[in-house]
Amino acid sequence: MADKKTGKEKIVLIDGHSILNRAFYGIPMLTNSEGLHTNAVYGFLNILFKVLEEEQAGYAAVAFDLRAPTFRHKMFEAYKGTRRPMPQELHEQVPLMQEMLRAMGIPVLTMEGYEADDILGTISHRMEAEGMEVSVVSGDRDLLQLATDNIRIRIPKTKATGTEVEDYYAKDVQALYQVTPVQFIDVKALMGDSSDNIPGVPGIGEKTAVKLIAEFGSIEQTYEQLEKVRPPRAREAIRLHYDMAQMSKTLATICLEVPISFSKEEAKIENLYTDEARNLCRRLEFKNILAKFGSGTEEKQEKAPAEFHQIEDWESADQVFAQACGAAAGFWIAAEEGELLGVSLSYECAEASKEAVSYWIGVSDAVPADYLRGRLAELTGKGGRLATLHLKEQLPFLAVAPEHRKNLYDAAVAAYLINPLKDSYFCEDIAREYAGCMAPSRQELFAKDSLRQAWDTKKDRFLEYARWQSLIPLLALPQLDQKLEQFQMKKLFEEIEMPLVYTLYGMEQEGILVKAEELKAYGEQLSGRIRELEGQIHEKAGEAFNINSPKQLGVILFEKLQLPHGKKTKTGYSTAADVLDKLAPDYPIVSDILEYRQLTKLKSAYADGLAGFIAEDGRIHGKFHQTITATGRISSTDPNLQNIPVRMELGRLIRKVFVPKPGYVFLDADYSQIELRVLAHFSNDEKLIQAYREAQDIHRITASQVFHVAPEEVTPLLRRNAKAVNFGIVYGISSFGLSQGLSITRQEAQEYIEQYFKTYPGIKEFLDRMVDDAKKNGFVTTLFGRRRPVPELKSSNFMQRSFGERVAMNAPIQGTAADIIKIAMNRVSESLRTRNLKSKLILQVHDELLVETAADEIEEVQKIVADEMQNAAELKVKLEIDMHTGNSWYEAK
DNA sequence: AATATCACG
DNA sequence: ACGTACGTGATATTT
Repeated sequence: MADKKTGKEKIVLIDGHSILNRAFYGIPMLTNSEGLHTNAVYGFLNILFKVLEEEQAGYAAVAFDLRAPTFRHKMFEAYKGTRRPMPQELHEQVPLMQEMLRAMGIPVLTMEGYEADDILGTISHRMEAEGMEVSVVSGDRDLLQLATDNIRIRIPKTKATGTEVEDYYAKDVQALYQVTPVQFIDVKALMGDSSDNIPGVPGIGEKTAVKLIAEFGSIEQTYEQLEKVRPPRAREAIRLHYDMAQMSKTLATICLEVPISFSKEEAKIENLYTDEARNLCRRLEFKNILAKFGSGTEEKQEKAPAEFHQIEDWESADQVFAQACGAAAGFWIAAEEGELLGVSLSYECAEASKEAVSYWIGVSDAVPADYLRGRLAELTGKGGRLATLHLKEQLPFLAVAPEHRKNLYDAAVAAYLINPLKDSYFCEDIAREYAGCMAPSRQELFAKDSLRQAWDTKKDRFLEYARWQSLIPLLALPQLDQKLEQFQMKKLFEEIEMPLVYTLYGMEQEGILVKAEELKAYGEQLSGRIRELEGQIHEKAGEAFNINSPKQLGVILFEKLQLPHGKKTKTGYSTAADVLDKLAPDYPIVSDILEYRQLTKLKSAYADGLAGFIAEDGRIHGKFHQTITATGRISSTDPNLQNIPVRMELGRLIRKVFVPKPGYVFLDADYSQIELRVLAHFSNDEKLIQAYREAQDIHRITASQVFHVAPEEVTPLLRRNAKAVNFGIVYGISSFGLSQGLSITRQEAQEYIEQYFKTYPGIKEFLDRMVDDAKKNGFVTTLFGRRRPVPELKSSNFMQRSFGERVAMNAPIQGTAADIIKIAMNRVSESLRTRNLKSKLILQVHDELLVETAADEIEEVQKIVADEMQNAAELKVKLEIDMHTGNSWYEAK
């Protein structure tokens, strides 16, 4: 491609290590699901695409050093320490980057005995001689010596606004440094460059070096006219170290005669978006970059599903459903706000071709919603496996008889089990990872439009979306299955997670009754006190300000009022509760602020927040999510019903507005220290197991055993300490963390931990084994086979690695507890159903279940809940629960 | 969109 | 020397 102005052809030459290095430090850490670091490759590609697009260059090549740049200039060992060795996270990306470039058809140039700089210099001069426009892209100013009128040095800078590129032709170097590009070598030789192991002349810095070379032209000419050199200090330095200066110049000079064979034809840019490159991007999970591949349409056509039909009459719909019977199928029920729009269905063609066929059957006068729902319900009983994404969201429109549940397959849940660290399990994610194809995202197809809007105004795009939504679960099925099998998670999937879909759906449908008026009254009561406090705080501060703004609050407390400040955050003073707690006894304004914080939290997040979720039936139907947490826990949103206040009495009062419907009571049951019991089981520690077999109060027993006192002589303080250690163990103990939790020194915390491990050696062994396993395998597992990858353990960063160690210790424990309560939930829910009881499971809070229980079923339900919770797993210690009934959540807890 | 804070297990 | 307890979600403020 020739430049429009000059008519010259353009070539882009890239300094591989330098740009990779830039990208590595400029872009936050990224890893793909294999735990491979990808940020440098990602940043490199962005720079590459930006430069190529900007220049419309026809040719490109990338030069790499053969060895990591650290090992340059071995002769000057003394200067070596200044260049940090390449961290492992970057090192592992070098071959990936080269693989990517090869996949895109861009030559990777290396040469034994020469550096990338030399290759870039040589090629750029050759190309210039052939009459080309050359761009050399590097993060390194060393290359400025190569600049001419036709060779431009481009230095990308990562700024807040994105990547900007600084350009240098010869005249720009001259303007900026007062020397020519070639003289720039002499400047560098004089001033030295520790990161490049160029010694330079001692006592001469950038200023002097530039001045001398600008005046005399070169090192040699300076030496010849030494008597004219000023200041005298510089004159002496050069006299003494002339040999050093000359050697430095040799080192600083980029070789322009590398015997490398290169013709521009091999650097010609053909198609960057090859299948190979696409696959690599897929593996590295570069969603943004993959989008570029999508626009190269010819390839997409090939991958697109063979057949797609839109069905508009019920006779054809009948046929489609008939053909789908018994076959493996993917489906998507399009619905929004209770309105069914239609169904997308894909299945393998029974006839000659094995290709999948997709259909869209929209609701219309000819195909009524009820008919469609009937046909769908029918299909679930035909024996073929039906796969979809996010089944729970579609259950309002899909009647699945309990005995047919086994026929349904939620591909998103499967993908979550295979890797729970992802932040989304949308169609495009599953497509890329498990179906080997690119599906467009909803965002791409209809931005922020609702389904209804898209259906009305962008029908083509809507149909495209619908097709992928049913096709992808079908296509991904074999790979997902194979992975689940390989990871030995089939049972977890089929016996815990898939049944849980229905359990959670039931909970969402049921919801929980909330007394709206009492909630409002509670909020108003808070408002009164909030206003009072606000007045007092402003008065004590001597001015009105926004107490909710940590920034303003910090200024008032620590600057205006001069209170002693503790921690700082990156933006200013910390005003977090643990900091203010320490100040509260001495400064009344601080305790007011703490109370204010507490009350405004209750008001905004709970009193007002919850009110907005009360539906027409007077109940809150929160959502429970199954594919969010890294450990296997469930999460709750809209609203979050898993963080309703309980620890403080004032907050706890909110639970009085959560009530059972008339004729019912609440039955609340929670596991007693389930995580510690799981730990006792895993660690097989005799003493801890014994403690659980004998004792009620595990923290007291722990204190007694760890601190060597009789159980009845354990003081409240000792018990508190033991409890904190028990918590710490579950979180993946560290002396620092424990010292924070107990407000003691790290040394003291360390002693507690050592004492604890001495008492319970089995626990230490277990925790160590988890970390070792995680290091060896890259993941840890729970009792029921749930996996948690721990990519952080590969980090060269101490903090990251330590985090990985704690995760490796915590995940099996937290995750096993999550498995257990999920089993209990399924069984309770199922037991209530099969016995035709009116009582329903309505909430789960990690170790707690809440059942809205019909008054005449209380005894039976108590028995069911207790049985199912206690027997959900067979551990070496008993699973015990606390159970209460009451006429509100407040009373039942 | 990021940060700080705080509610829960 | 490094600087944190593990797992979540909602709100308000600020960029």
